[in-house]
Amino acid sequence: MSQADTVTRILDSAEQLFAEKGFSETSLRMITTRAKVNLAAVNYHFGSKKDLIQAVFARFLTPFCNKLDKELNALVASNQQPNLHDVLGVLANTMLTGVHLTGNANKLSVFMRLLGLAYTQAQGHLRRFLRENYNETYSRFILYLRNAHPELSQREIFWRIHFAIGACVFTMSSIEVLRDMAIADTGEDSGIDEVMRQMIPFLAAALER
Amino acid sequence: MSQADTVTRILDSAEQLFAEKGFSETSLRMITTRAKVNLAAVNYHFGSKKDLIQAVFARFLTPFCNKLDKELNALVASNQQPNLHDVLGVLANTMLTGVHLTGNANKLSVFMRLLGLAYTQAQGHLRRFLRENYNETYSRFILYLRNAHPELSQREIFWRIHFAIGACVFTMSSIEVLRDMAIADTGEDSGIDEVMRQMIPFLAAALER
DNA sequence: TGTACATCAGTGAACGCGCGTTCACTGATGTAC
DNA sequence: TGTACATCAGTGAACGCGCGTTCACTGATGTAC
Repeated sequence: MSQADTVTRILDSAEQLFAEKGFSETSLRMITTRAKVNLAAVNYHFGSKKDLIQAVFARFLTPFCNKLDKELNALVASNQQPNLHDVLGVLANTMLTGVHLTGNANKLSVFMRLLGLAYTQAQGHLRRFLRENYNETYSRFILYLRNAHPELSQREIFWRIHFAIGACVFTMSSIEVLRDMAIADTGEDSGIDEVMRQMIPFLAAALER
Repeated sequence: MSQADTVTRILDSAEQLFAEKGFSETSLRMITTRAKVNLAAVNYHFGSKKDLIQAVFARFLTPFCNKLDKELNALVASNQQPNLHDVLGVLANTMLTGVHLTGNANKLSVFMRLLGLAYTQAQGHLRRFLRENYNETYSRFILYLRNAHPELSQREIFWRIHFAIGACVFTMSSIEVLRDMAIADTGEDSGIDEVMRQMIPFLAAALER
């Protein structure tokens, strides 16, 4: 088994388990067992559990932000005054088409759950890591949103965006509980695609009000 | 020190620490140290950490649901066909006026964070406990919402409500991170009251669209 | 009124367990001469 | 071509630590006679 194999398998297992259980509820023994890899390999390749957490985020956020940057470049090249719909469209497109996570069917949901963890469970080290590495793209994105609605204050834009992120992140983080509740409530299951179809007009209405 | 003192102090400390750090990041030693109580007192009075978690939820959810039930009774007594605004108004009023949590200034934020944990960190036992004890009030509330918008399907109502809950719960759960980001972004702090003032029209727009 | 006993909140110290991390070691591969 | 050495991915076993829980015990209060 080559190094790439071992490193990749550790990252794959960690990504899935973190998304499923959170950071502190996932032990290195769970990760290495699922990855079929020796326990000590995590510390050998990554140094510590904290570094592994950062590596999991880096693996999907780095290509994601690169792609987002490129798409934003293309957008402003063709349209000097993109509106809210254009900017959000770029984000949605980057999220939906990017193959940034383990190649299983739940890519998008894992992506959102990890984002949710970054907000709600982030220990200081992860927060610092994300700010140092991805703050530039994030700020740029917020700037375009702000330019699209110059009549709104910076703070109004900021909070509207984060309310919207909250609805997405919470929904995806709790998707199993919510689907169970929906079945108990309505007698029918709702697929993830249906949930997303309902969410988009909800967010648009809230942002554009 | 009487029993009520010890039990109350454990619940107060546990409530604050759970809201701040989550369940598994909060140890019984942290709780008992903050409560100035012997470590073994938790197991003596509550039986286990799981039972303590349930007791924390019971202490604020039971009076909250009782109050909500009463207010819903009063609403339907005076108005056979309450609309969305009426029903949500009852909820907001019950949340804002209820003194269900430790008597400090962050009551509402602790309330929301605990709700968030119930969705995102709930181990099976907590989920079961909440369903067994509070499902009746919850279902009744959803029913009134549904009646207020008979043209929407059950599933549409369900998901819209939970997107809105998501925005609230996420915002309050991540409020420190978000306020820090807002300062970095806009140069100004946003008080919790301002955040809530922004959130209410956001949610109304999204629900009533 | 006094004594013996029961009850129960609270305690101090220890228990076993799973955790992240460390370390001496192996074995395969590449490199120098 | 053969030998000696270096490098490095990976391993097995152990480390110390903090965790939730347990247990024998204390001491105050109430109750029966």
